[in-house]
Amino acid sequence: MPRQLLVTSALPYANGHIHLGHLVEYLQTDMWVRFQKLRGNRCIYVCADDTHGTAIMIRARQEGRSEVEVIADMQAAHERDFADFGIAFDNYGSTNSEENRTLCHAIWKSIRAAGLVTEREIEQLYDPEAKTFLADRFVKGTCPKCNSPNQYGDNCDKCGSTYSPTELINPQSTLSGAAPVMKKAVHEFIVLEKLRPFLTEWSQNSGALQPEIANYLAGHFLGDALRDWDVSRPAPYFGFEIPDSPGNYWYVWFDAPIGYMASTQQWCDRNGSQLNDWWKNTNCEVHHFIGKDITYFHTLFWPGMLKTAGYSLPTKVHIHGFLTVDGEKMSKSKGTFVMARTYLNHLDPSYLRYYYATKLTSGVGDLDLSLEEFTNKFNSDIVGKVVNLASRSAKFVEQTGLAKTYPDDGGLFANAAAAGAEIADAYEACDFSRAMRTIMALADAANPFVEENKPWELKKDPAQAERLQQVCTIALNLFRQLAIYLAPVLPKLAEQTGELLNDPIQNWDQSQTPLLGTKVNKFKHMTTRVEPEKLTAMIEESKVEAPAATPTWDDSPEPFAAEPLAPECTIDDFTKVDLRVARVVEAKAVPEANKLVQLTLSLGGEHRRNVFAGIKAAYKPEDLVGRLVICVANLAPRKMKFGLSEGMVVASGPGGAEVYVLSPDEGAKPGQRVH
RNA sequence: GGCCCGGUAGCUCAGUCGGUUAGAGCAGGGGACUCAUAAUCCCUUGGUCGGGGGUUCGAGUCCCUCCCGGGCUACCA
Repeated sequence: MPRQLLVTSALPYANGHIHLGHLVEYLQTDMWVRFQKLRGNRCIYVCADDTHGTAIMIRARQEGRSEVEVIADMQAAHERDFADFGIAFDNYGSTNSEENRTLCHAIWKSIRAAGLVTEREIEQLYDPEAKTFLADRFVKGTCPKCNSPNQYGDNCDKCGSTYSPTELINPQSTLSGAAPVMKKAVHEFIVLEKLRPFLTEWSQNSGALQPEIANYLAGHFLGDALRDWDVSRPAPYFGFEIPDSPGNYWYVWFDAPIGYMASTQQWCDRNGSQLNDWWKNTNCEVHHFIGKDITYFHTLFWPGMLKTAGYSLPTKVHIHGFLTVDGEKMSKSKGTFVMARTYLNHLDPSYLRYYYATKLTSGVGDLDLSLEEFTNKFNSDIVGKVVNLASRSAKFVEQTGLAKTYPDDGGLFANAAAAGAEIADAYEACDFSRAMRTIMALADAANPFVEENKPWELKKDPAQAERLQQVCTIALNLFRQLAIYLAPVLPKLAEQTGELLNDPIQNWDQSQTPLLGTKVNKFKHMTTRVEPEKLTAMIEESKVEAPAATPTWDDSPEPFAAEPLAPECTIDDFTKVDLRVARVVEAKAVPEANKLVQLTLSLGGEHRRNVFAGIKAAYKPEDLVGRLVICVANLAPRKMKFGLSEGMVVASGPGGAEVYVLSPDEGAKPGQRVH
């Protein structure tokens, strides 16, 4: 009996373009959906742009346009990128739609009726110039604990302490630079704690989550009382106003997942279906595909909302890891932060579809895009093994077509037909990597058949015409079988195969019976090999687009904007800080600390300083020994867990691995003061 | 510090309930072939299964421990 499935991918945010990392998810989902449809299941794939929130509002202001214009442009770009990668949504909506507004109202009403909403007045920083409340990350100021300047509103990366933005000393809005004022506002909260027994049961026992995800939730959230979830934002905010809380808007993460339902609603309206047939139907499975970064929205908040409003719970939340390129995080300066459009400018989407398929498993681990492997895999598997079967046999039967009966092939076709069940299991489990391996093993068995039966020699002897047709009928059927199994991954190949053999590929079961007696069209190239030069060109284009690598001084305004200018100071203030040139004479990582390196600095002669610097992620200790740095020499010593820190090494950068220690120009001598 | 995932051939990975001599693809080496997009076919080199200990007739697999990589989370600065 066919299953009924509703499938979603996470909604891309309207603040940026699609890149190769996003595509892991959309391609994974698309392949799974195509598989389900090929199996004859009733399946729809819905998605939408996620459009609300402060970031869009700010962007619109900066660009001097309305939010609606901003999100319309971005949505058009997203849809183009998806379409060009062969990602086939049944409906692609927007969270800024009337359908979504209506559903938000209804779900909110249920949550309220269930007694899960509480109101609390909270005091928040407000930017009087930009006339908006400021989220933590839009406020910077001096840390109340350690007095480090330019810290974000929620925590200090100098001393690690956490606090609320209202505790910051001398806070400034990163939007306008204005000093924020305190303003009280009533916020709406969802009391998640009341749902904890349900969430515990669902997350641990429903089978909807991968085991490591269930463990993560049990270990990090479900062991203690769940905090109330703040789901409202005061005006101005780009989003939907909460009907029974005038002047307040739903926080973007409240209306975003409801966007899955709104998009379904649009599909229903177009296709004469009912929303409840998909979202309130125990026979309908609901599958979400998401990245691990948004786990708790989809495994705590969202099921809580659905449960309360009486909708189906997710049958499965399929969580995948991040994309790395050649083993490293995507990097703009290295050109490995590749936009979908940039890829399309140089390469065929089939390459990426197949590559991701060979790498995807049902696990949450990161997926690595190795550029060399990317080239080799497609060329040797798809071009060399699969398509080659057709290209070496089709032309011999252009005149005769396929034989009327299927000849003895030594069990090759039957064997590959039997493997269909295993391949289908692998697809179903999202273990595409296993599916691809199994398929390629079949391709490996098919080529020797052609080799042994030598159609090119049979062709020379007119008496062998029938045998020639038989051999090619077998080769082309083995090829077609592979094309069917690969159809979810390579839809274009399946289509071309249908055209070649005059029988469209529409159902998985076509792999179980040989195709006989059809005409064979003239063989046309089905794909081209991956050319390494094009891959290089794509990386180069990505580099050019990255601000960090532009050869001219087209410096981004971001770093400056990231830290508001400190209040004016006098020359006397400045001279209070005694900066000295120092040589690193010894450096060792502090093993028990994540960030610290212990430095011994020489200020010349016998002057030695012991300094702890939070630069472990950016510098190897051995690379620091011998180099000159600038040190704050009159900083009050600070007792730390690992010893006394007698100064500070001056560096720029946001922290983590991006820390840039300052050096004086050549000729500077340890001990010299910096004026 | 806590938790999660991983470590098997140069690379990417299989390896079921513990069961013969640990496998595949790619890459490398040698040969064959010429229908095919320099594709294909045959042969072949290559492993202390991260280290150590334990359970067992038998451990890549189970247990303990340590090391390494990645991630999440906390704390300290």
